[in-house]
Amino acid sequence: MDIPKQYDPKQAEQHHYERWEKSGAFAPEINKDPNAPVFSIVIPPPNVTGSLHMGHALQHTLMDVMTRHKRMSGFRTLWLPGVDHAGISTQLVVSRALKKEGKTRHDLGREKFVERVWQWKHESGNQITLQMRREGASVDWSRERFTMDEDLSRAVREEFVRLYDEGWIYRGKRIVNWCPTDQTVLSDLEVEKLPQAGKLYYLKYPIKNSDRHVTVATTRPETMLGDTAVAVNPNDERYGDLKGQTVLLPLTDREIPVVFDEYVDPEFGTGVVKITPAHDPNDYEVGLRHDLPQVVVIDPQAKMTPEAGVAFAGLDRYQARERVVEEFERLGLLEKVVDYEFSISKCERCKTVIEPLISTQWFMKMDQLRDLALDLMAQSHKPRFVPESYERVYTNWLENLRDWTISRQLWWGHQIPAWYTKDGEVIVARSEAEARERAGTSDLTQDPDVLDTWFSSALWPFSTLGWPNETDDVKTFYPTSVLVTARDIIFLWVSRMVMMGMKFIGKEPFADVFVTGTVLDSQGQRMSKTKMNGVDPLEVFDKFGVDATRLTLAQVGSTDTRWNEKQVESYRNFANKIWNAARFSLLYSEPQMAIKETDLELRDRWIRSRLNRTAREVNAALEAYEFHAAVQTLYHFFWDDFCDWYIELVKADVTAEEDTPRRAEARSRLLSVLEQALRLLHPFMPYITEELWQRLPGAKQLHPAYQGAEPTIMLSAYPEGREELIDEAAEAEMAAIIDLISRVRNIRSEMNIKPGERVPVMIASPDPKLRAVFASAKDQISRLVRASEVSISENLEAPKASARAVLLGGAELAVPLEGLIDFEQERQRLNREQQKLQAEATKLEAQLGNPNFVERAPAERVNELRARIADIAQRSSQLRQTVENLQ
RNA sequence: AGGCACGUACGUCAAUGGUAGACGGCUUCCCUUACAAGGAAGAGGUUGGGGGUUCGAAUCCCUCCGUGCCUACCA
Repeated sequence: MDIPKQYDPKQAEQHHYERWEKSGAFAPEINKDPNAPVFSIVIPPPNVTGSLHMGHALQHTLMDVMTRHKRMSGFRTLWLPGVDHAGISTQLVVSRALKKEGKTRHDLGREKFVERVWQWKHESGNQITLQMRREGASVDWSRERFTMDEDLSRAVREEFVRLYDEGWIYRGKRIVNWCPTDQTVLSDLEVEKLPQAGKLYYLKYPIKNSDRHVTVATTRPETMLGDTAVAVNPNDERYGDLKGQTVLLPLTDREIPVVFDEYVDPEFGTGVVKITPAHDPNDYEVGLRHDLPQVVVIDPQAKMTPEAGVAFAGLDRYQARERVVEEFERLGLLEKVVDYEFSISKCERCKTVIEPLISTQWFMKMDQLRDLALDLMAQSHKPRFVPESYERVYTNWLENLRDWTISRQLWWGHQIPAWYTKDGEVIVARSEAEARERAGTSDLTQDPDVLDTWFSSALWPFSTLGWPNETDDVKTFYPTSVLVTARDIIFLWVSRMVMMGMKFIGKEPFADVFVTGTVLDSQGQRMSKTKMNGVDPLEVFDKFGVDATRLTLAQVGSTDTRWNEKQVESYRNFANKIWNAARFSLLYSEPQMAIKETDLELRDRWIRSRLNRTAREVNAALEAYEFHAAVQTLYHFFWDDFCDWYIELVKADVTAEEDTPRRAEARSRLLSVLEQALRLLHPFMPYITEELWQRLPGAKQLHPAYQGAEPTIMLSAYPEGREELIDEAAEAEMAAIIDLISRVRNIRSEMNIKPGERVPVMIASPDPKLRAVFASAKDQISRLVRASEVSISENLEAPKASARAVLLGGAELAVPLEGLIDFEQERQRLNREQQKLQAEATKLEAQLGNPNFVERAPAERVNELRARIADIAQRSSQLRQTVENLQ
């Protein structure tokens, strides 16, 4: 048997994925059980422009852990992969590439440009899917989807037509967020607000037929050219006399009214606000309420229009700002300028300052859709958010929802299925043919705009399964089991999927929503491209292996965590530990694995109990999305129970020279435990577990649902943790032995006994059962504490020159150390020990001394406390005795 | 401005209201025949401060301090 001493992750990561994928093990069809329960997840489709970052790695790890766990538990399992066309991002990427050739998209024209994007998609858009293979993601590639696929595009048109026919989609002229660089409208969610140091300008507007003026405060003086009113709060007594007055708007020849509106905050600035309905969302509302004209002075390129006046037309908005301020100063109308910090809206993608503009766009009415989601939550508490606290975030947002701007002035995306006749009539249809039919003419022009990327993403949980066709996949896999996502797209995506799922299928798209935490950098900062502080998961894979990285990420779960490479290193070491435990087991393996499950020794009953207990805990933890607990449980079972104790306890038998049935049994049982442990670890560490499982001798069982499939650990049965195999007695007995060994080791260390030196060990207990337990493990005890001899008796008759200890269950221990013991040191050690006990006893007795506690706490707890005090008292008195006997 | 989280060992994080733990780091000793990416034994905490509820609080409530995140139309 040729197994290297160190685990090489790259070697294991090389072969298995391709074999898994080719064998069909990822597809739900592999499951031959017609009654198998179903588990399904759709992946949050990464942007086609994207490459794997830590957030993906985290989400994918969690989804893969769940998927592999369910698959091994016999579920018909589907994890559906796919990619999002990511309208703006992708258009920007390709435009940038064109720029290098000295061209713009307009040079190519729409058709050629879109062709070019597809070409780009085919060449470099699948980078992320290759990276997902590296992660070990057990997704069904045969069902991979792209939001621009013909099937999904058809679903989008279906969605649009139905919602339009019901009047939930409409076309209208409203004020919107406009990005002057990308030349498109953006939804509120695609705009980010950033604090900005700026100035507040106080401008004086003369009042007509008077030598008085009003002063308005503004951060954007250039918009004054489009003012059509000034407003004050109707309850503001300072300005009651402005009623009916007219203001002369400087730099123009326009006269504008004073209006009274609650919107104005008398506390802020001068209490007088200039109103620019065409360039400010609030002013727009005020304008509607007071029927004010909209004067457009800024165009889509953020340049001043002719309406701004000859002096300003054609100027950039910021140049215009300076110019306006200069003019006011010259006219003596600039009262003052103060520094002022405010938040500014920027395009999430290109960081250009958003210009609010009035524009004709397509909108989706959200009130009824919103109610579908809110009712679902109110009535059946779905979807269930984990952690729970996100439920309120979600419902609060829904309650304040406004109409959604769904059109975008882009070329890359789903073109809006609306056509216009020569007379300007709007025809909405599933296809141009249908539109012609509906219009009764073929002289139609399609709306040039495309839909917001999230319009198609909202259908993802069912459009990927074949909707609007009534496919088997929709019937089988919808609703999906769980959605795993980062919290920043709860609004953009999660809520919209719920609304569309309810609208079109009548069922929620997923039962649960698991919201992951964020992986921060080591300084606690969010990782971002601009900050250049991101940790590349692929580099971590290279350095420590995929499995170690997955364990680290699984631990993150739903809490924010700072990236800590030491953690990965520690799991890399864990992988190595697994490797070497298997190496030992395989070194002594035999081709025939006959496992006898009767006449088991204590150590075998113990490890079987520990294993089943571990399985139960891990299953329960995964069911509850407690990934951290699952990882901890597995780690400690494998390292502490299996490696530190079980392997050490069986080592003598396993490595025996003589070929006896006892040796064969020990070897096969060791392999059996290892095999089950590998299965338990597999969802978290797919590569190393498969690599080792394949090397195990003999035939290995698959889960009954996968009979006949190519053997792989990923189709073996996940250990359920059988209650009847949990053996409390065996665990208690082993605990006594472990305690004994630890005590002897402690004495050896404290007394500075050389590791090579053997010492006699004397154990005494009045309990014959306990003596029998120690007796049965005598050889192993002797080996693990390096004893020259082990004696077990009813009463301790040890020489004075012995180090002593009191064990669990009241057994006594003596290690005769003639010539090695320092009495003073030993007395101090025992006294320290006794003091510890005493301190604990004092604390507990105080609690018991409280009559309220005895009266009000549950009897069970009171009894427990009494038992503990009794135990401590006994050990304490035994220790005291020992100290007294010391000389 | 509101809302929501979070603050536990040197670091990163755990702990249904019931004995505060893990991993890394640190100290001492060991290259013992699976593994030095290992083994053995240790040290280290008034759970951010203060108050309250409770028999009992890291956990629930209030408050202050600190740190994040989200939402929002204060020109």
